[in-house]
Amino acid sequence: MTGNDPALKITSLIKKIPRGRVATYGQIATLANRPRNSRQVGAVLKSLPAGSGVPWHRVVNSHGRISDRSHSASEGLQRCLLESEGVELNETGRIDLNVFQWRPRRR
DNA sequence: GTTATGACCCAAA
DNA sequence: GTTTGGGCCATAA
Repeated sequence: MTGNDPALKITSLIKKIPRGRVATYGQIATLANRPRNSRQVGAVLKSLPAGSGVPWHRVVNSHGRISDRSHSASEGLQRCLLESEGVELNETGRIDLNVFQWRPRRR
């Protein structure tokens, strides 16, 4: 086996995100040993099959805002899922990364 | 094999 | 707060 699939690594990391916590694209990219591949994270998530077991809704951009994603109602869905997991949204519709950002190694 | 697009990030104005 | 420009590389055709 190749053992070097970027998408596999990215999905693997996202699967490790605990409930009630969120991670940024840049963070995932960095953890995947690709500090400049933040774009690919989104590309992989977009191509993710339904039911892949990847909580894509726990992934947000660096501003703590929901991804710009093209056409789709997933935006409202993502917010609903996050709130359902205990993540709180700011008045500006942003997440307080100071509190909800996932912190591996420390938890 | 090539081309085009993109669920991003950063810096500067 | 917004807009513009540059960079990175995987996915799809």
